[in-house]
Amino acid sequence: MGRRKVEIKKIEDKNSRQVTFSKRRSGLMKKAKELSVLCDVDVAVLIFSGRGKLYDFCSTNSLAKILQRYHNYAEAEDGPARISGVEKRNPEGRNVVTIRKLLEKNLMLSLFFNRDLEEPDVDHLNLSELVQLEEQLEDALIQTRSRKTRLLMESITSLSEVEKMLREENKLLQNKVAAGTPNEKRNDLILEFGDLTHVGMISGQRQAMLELL
Amino acid sequence: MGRRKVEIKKIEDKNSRQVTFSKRRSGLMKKAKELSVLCDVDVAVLIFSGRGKLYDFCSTNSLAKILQRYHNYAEAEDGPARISGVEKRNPEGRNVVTIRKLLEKNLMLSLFFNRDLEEPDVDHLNLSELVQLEEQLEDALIQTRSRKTRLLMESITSLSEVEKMLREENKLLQNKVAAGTPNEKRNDLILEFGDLTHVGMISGQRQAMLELL
DNA sequence: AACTATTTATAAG
DNA sequence: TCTTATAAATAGT
Repeated sequence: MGRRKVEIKKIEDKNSRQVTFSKRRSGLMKKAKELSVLCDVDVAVLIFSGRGKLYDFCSTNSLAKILQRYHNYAEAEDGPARISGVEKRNPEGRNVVTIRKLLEKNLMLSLFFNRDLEEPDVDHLNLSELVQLEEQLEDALIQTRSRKTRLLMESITSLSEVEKMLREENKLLQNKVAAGTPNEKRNDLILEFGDLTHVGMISGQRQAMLELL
Repeated sequence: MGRRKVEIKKIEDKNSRQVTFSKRRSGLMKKAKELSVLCDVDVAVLIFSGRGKLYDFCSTNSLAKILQRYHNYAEAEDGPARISGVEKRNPEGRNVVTIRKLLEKNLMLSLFFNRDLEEPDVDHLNLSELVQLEEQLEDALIQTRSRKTRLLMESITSLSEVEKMLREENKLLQNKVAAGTPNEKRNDLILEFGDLTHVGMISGQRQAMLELL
């Protein structure tokens, strides 16, 4: 729709490509807006220019809100059928790949979720601000998890050391007792506390745990 | 652009709204595709119909890829300036709200990340399939974390119990030794292992850890 | 950025 | 869904 028909392939001339980008970008946004109003649907358009600039249109304040709404809808609408009809599947196997992909694309979160939440229709954070924000969020999560894990590990290490010391001291004491006490009394003692040699299994448990961290 | 000019407001007649939705939706997708090709930019369009159906267009295989590219760009382009000029901030305070919001909108992950990865230009999973997939992913994550935490907690509990038993046994043994051993020897024993009464601090540490979980 | 010849999108049938 | 008159978008100036 112009003076002549254009082939849909990359415009090589840098200047006219930029002009076309500007024109068609606003055209697309306008169409998106019209569609959302006329048909009462939620629409989001995201355009990433060659220089990393983000242009977008979103019919609601935030993309997150749109999705939350449909999530709620799905829960309410076919919730009962789904709950009775679909078994929750084993999270192993097939899902593992999906989870890895999900984590690889982690950064998307910050771009989508930290925009449009604070300042709905205002111009967005620029890319480097978003990258920073993303870093901060990831830092916070990593620090929280690693602190939790460190505390747990320290507890276990301390307890293991105490166990070892007590066990050695105990052994020495038993030797002393054995040297100066009738056999009957020593057997009483063993019965009283049960056989503690089996607690070596704790090491195995600890090993399994370490593999998970 | 039709037989007559239309006002941009919600079409009340359900039937013609549906017809218009269908026409304009494909029009928008076409425009998006053209823009991405002509101007060599990345474009994503997301449309959520009133009944929770998702229609979309994405110029690349996945939205995540688009963002990854720009992430890399930002890193390379103004990375050094950013690293030297910007302090990583304390993850407390202002960030906490952002993280909460981020988690609230967790479901968005599955919608964005599990589509376009397996079957690029094919028709997408429907909403209830996406909801299921999301559930599976969340289950898998929750189960992984809770299993990790459970193993850690069990280790600590076992160790604590062993500590307690050993400590009691130790006390009894010491009494026996004290009853039948000269005082000097008993002091040797205490020196050899140090004073273990201070290990009560482990309980405090465990308390702090429990609060984190 | 503004203009206009033309193509394209689409409202109504 | 398909046709077609018309509105809208836009390529080249």
